[in-house]
Amino acid sequence: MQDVANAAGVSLKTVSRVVNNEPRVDEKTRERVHQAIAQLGFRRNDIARSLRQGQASSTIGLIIEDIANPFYSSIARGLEKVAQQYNYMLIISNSEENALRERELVNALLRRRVEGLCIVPAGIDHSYLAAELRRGTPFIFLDRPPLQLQTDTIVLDNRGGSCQAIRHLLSYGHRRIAVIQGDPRVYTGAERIAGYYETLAEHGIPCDESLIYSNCDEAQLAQQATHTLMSLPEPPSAIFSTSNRISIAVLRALRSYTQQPAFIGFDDFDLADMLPTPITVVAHDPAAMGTRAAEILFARLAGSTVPFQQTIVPTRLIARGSGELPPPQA
Amino acid sequence: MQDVANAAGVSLKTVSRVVNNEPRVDEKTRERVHQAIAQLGFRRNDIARSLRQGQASSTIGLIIEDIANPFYSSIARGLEKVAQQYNYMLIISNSEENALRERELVNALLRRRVEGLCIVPAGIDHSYLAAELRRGTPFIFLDRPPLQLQTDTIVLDNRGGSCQAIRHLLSYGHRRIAVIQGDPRVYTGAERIAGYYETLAEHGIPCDESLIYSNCDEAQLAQQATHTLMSLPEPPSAIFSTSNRISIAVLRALRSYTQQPAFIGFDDFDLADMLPTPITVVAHDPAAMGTRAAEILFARLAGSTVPFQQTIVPTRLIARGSGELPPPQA
DNA sequence: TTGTACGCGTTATCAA
DNA sequence: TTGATAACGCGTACAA
Repeated sequence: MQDVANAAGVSLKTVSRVVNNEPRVDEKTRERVHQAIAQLGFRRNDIARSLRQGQASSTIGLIIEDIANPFYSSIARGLEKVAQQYNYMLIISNSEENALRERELVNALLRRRVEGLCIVPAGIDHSYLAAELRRGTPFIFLDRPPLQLQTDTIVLDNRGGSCQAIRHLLSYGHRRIAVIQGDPRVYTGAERIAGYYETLAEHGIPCDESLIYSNCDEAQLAQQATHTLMSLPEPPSAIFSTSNRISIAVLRALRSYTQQPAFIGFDDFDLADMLPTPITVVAHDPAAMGTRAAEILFARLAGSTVPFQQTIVPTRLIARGSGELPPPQA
Repeated sequence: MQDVANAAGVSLKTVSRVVNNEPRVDEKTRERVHQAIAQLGFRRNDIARSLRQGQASSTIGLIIEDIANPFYSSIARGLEKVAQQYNYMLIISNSEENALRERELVNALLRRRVEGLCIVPAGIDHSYLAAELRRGTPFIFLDRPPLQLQTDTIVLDNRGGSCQAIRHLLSYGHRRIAVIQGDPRVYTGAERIAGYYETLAEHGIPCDESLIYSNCDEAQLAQQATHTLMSLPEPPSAIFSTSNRISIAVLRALRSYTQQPAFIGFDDFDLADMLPTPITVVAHDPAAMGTRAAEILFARLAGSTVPFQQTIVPTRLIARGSGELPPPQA
């Protein structure tokens, strides 16, 4: 900037005025400064600017597990869309479902003075954020609530969606409903399996624990679980999968069987309607989670002090065929 | 930091030394400073740090069209993976295929002093980057080469992949091969359709322009094109689609026909192998494009001055069934 | 309309 | 081993 000032034969401050389009600058001076800027390829340093101005880094952070997962990339898209409207930039980091890395990323982002942070938490204790939260940095938790901390949270109606799926299967006469799930200690998993138990109990149906397979996040494990289930002396007449990745693995495994069980998966996925038997799913809107998070975040940045909110994003069952297959004749 | 210094009864510089783990600090002093830091919830301001240190913002930028598109989110993932290894943060922005917005985003990112920038360009003239490039900021162009600018570029073997697909169809006896494509003025589109023409010419097969539908990026237009093609007095015996989004729309439209044409699509997609007729595709590795871009970028940041490179990422044909359907008996 | 002096939070330099 | 001071590039307050 000093260089520009010299080149234009004016003071530093005048350059600053021109760069920021402040009024009260002579047209000729402005012109001269613009020329010097163009000639030198000068570009305002927003880092220095935000340092001077306090905390206006105009940047927010997002920590997710894996941007390559469509669920998270949709969230990111929704968030960035709103951020662009506010002229904010978005820094995205992948925690890889690692609590330690998550914490490192949070710290790295806070050191960079992001003004707010959206987190899909992998960790199990977020009390370390309490001090920062009190200082005024907004944290929005997505998909899973924080532990040991109170703040804004946006989650799916996991339990409700799960209940709806199981009720749907029951209404078609299924009584032996298997579940292939991920880690039941993770919030979403816990809620979804709870919906399963709850609905069975509601209908007075005893629960056969041998039909429940956990920790099947890896495709291979989900496929194995499917094969094991289908090889039982009395195989399940329906299968409920608790996530899109698991659904796809299960469906891949199911191809080799002639007697197809009914199937419902949590999370919608591309081409679910195009498979030989179109797949019934519990669908929801991930991008809406992102935009909702952004709305709360920017409201907080604008000074909103309403109590922390828990937003529950609705799910809906999309019946496409696989969930409406009847049980085999008894 | 001054507060910490006061609380610990030491000078500013000593706190700085402790924060940055510099040697030559007395253990007791270090301990006292750490306590003060913990008590005050102090966190180093990396913005001020990078201001002082020159240009080490440890941040890189990525401009793509839409992070919700799996092609781009895979690129982002590959890039971020490498960035994490270098302790760099990644700012992702969506240009929405808008040249003006792209330019604004580039400027906004440069003002924030990203150290390098990866761009999937939407614009048609990148000469405005020349000055910045000469100053030493590395730009890596992804998927499409820059126009009016020389810099590192990573593109797919678009033409080769296209040729391979058409040759494959020809080898199965197809002579009337339709193409449903996006905007043929976009680099990737131009290359892919060129591969089509080239291969037909190679085999001395006259090209029927009425079998080529362009600007079908919108699902609805692609479906319409498909229906029009299938309703021709002499419909094509094979269809080639130039992108995953178009492929999915075309396949959706094709469901209503009993006589299925052969089909090959550029870009692989999830569940392509699970459809009633598994889909033959020209596949490639988007994540590899991201990691490759990151490698070049960090090499440049480390001072590499080798000439600009054009990396061509290979494609490969995955025959799954749809591309091996024979033409109807003449 | 324009310029001077100072401060933002950090690190580098050099002296103690 | 520690500290005082300047400097990074910019904006604010106030003076000219």
